[in-house]
Amino acid sequence: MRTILHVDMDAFYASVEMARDPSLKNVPMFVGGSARGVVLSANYPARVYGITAGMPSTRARRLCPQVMVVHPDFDHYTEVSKAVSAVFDTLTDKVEMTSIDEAFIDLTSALRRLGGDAGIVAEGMRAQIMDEQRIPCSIGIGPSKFIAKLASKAAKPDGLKVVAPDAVISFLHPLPVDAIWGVGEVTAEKLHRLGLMTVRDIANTPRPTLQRALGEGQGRLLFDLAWGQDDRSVLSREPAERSIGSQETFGCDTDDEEVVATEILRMAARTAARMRAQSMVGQVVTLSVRFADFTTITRTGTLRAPTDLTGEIHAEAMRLWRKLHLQRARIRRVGVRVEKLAEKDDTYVQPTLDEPTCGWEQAERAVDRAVLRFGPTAVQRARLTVRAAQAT
DNA sequence: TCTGGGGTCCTAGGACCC
DNA sequence: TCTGGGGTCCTAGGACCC
Repeated sequence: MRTILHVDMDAFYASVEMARDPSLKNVPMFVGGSARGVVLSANYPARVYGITAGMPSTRARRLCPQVMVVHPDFDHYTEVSKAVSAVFDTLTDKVEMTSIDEAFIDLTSALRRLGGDAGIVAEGMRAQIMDEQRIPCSIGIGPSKFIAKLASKAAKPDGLKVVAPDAVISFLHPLPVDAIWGVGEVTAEKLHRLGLMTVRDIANTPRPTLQRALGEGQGRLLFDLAWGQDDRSVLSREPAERSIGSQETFGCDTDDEEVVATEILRMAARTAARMRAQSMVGQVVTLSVRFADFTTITRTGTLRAPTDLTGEIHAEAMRLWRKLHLQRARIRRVGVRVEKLAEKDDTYVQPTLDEPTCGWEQAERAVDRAVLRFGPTAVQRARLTVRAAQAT
C-alpha cells in the first residue's frame, strides 16, 4: 500500500502577495485585474464577498467595489514555488510538481526507510513552509494520487486530512460527481441528466452505461475512480513539453485585418523567442481565433522542417489566417502555438537548395541577446512598434 | 465592460492504404 | 457495376486543469 501526499498552496498568488505586503492581509484583495481578464487568486476576505478564482475581474469589482487589485508577478511566484519544492526534495526524490502551486509526493519508501508517521511528516512540512515563506498550504494523504488530491481539498484552508485505506469508500462516495478530477461543468451536467449526483451513484452504475454516455475512455476512468481505483504513479521526472504558444485578448473586439495581422506577428515572435530560450524547435503551427461570441476555431499547418524562427512561424500562421477567408468578423483573441517539439540539438535540419538561409537565424539570435540586455522593447520588428508609438 | 493565458488529452471524421 | 474491414495518420474541436 502506498502513502501519497498532495500538497496544495492555499490561494497561492494572493498568499504570496500578502507575505510580501502584510497590509493586504485583512482587506479583500485579488491578484489579476487586466481590463478583460479574470481573477487569478483571491484572499479569504475577498471570498466573503463571493469573489472566486476564474471570475471576470469586472464582476469581482461589482461584488466588492473597495477590493484591492494586485497585478501578477509570475517571476516572483515561480521563485517561491521553487523554494517550496526544495522543502519536499529534502525528504524524497519522488516529488511531482503538477503546477506552480501543487505537488504529489510519494512517501512510501521514505517512511519505510526513516520510519515515522505520514501525518507528522506533513505537519512538519507545513510548518517549515509557513516559517520560510509565510504562506499556508493544505496537505491530503491517501493511498493514491486521486484520494490524496481530494483529501487536500477537504483539508482547506491551512489544514491536513488523512484518508486511511479502509476509509476510502466512505470518504469518496458522498462527494458530488464534479469533485472527481476530470469532471467539469459539461460532464457533470451529462451525469446529472442520468440522475447521477454523487460518486456513489457513479460507482453503482454499470460501466457500459457510463461508457455509452461519456465515451469509452472517460467512462472506464470514472467507474474505476468511483471505486477508489487509481494506480497512477508519482512521476518525479517532469515530462517533456509538448507545445509552446502565446495568445492575447484584444482590449476590445476588432474587425480590422491590419490589427489582427500585427497581433499574429506579435504572438509568433513571442512564441519563437520562448522556443529559442528553451532550445526547442517545432514543426506544427496552430493558429487559433476566438470571435466576439466566444466561439473559437483552430487551424494547423505542418512545416517542411522544424524551426524556432519568428519569420517561418509567422509566415505559416498568416497562411492559415488567409485561408480562413474571414470577412469583417469581430475578433476577440488570436493565438499562435507550435507543436511537435523537439530538442534543437537532437534535430538534424535538412539543408535546402532553393532557400539560402540568408542570416535570419543569426539576426533573430542577435535580437534575443539584445532583449536580454536591454529589455523587450529594445529591438522589435518595425510593425510591432507602431502601436507603442501611437500610445505615447 | 462577462468570461485570461498557459497548457494536456481525448474523440470524431476523413484520407489513405492494404 | 461492386464496395468489407482494419489500421494509421492528420486535423479540428472541445473538455478540462491551474
